[in-house]
Amino acid sequence: MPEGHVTHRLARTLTREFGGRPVRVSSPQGRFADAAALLDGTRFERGDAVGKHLFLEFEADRVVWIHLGLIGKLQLGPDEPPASPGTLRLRIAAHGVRADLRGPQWCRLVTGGERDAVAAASGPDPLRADADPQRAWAKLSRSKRSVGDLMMDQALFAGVGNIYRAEVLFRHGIDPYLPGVDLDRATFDSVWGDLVALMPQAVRDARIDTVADDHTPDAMGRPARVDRHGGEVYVYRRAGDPCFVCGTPVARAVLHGRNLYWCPTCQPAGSAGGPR
DNA sequence: AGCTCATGGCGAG
DNA sequence: TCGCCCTGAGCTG
Repeated sequence: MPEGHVTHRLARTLTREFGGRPVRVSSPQGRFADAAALLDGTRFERGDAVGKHLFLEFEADRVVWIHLGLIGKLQLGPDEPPASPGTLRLRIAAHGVRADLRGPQWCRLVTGGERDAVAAASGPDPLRADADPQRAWAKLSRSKRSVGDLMMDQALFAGVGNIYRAEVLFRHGIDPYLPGVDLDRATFDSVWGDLVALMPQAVRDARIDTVADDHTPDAMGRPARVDRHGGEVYVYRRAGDPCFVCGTPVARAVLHGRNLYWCPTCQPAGSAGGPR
């Protein structure tokens, strides 16, 4: 479910709905029951996000540390009895609104200090004003690993996932298999800047749109693809379909167990792209 | 009804 | 590099 825009959007929404209020906290599934009992009736302070980590901050230095993983969801709606309580890990409710957490990779009760440690261990997050891209550059520019691999590394690009990896590399014409060490500083800066521009849009729109206006519909007259997640993309999950720019079938390969998508013509082997 | 896959990450080998 | 965890949507029969 999440790349960083999802966690940041959730943090913002939870703060708006529950910030400063006492909330009901429960774990109908039972797997977070002890912590829920401790938090029930206490004041929710705010939500916060660092990369794909989501923090729910309560009074008394209590923080719920959530990572949604691949399939986790946190959904808001009217406060009604849950449809499937057996999978409802955590529910927070107040003034007729509820937030339901299902299928998270983890959901743990920690202290503010532990939250700070998680944040400190995270790489720079393009969605945070305090992000220092130099930390990512320092690692990437000395790495023989491919940029396609490096872009998924949360110690370099916190919050970036499989969609942004595919789309931003495409937008820059970069070969996903190019070693990080072969990417020049100006192109790295452009990649980072692209994330800083694109990700807040996704927080706002709740979808990842990466296709430039002059490509919608594409140069071949076909409508741009709206991915199942709702966003308009160039190559993500488009294997075999024609590239919007050049018509070459989009390629797919499995890299470290994840699907990688790219255009072999727009991102030819060895291409280090260039600043846009 | 069953199977596969998914915007992720961990730990065993 | 693989298997595994969590859940649900989207296929296939």
